[in-house]
Amino acid sequence: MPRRRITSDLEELFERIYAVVRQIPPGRVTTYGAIARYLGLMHGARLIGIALNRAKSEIHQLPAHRVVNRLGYLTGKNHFPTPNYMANQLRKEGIPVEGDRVLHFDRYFWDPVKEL
DNA sequence: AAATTGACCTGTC
DNA sequence: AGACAGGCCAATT
Repeated sequence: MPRRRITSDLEELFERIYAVVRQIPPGRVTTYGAIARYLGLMHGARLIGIALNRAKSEIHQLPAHRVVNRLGYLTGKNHFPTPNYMANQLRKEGIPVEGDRVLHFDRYFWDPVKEL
């Protein structure tokens, strides 16, 4: 079981995360797990959340609203300026959101592993 | 300073 | 097929 740890150069890892997030095309979404896999962190999905959480207090302007969990739920909505911000942004890009969930998630899913 | 929490996911039972 | 356990690790308490 290749369990890879990247305890050193964490900042660099964050940068790589941000780089991926920045490349998510408008109108598409991806997941924490997909990003983690793409970076070789098989069980590191949580770390992505940590990185994004950090990013919001930095100057990084990231389309963080395009990152949802693997079921298409907007689990991060509470960390935005307002609880509706995330859903609003997505709708603005043409992604249907009902409640806390992206409809037809598989249709909008953008997987960095395949697409990058 | 130790323990808990959390923007999560994938095995295994 | 549904529940559980284990892994990741920074931030917060």
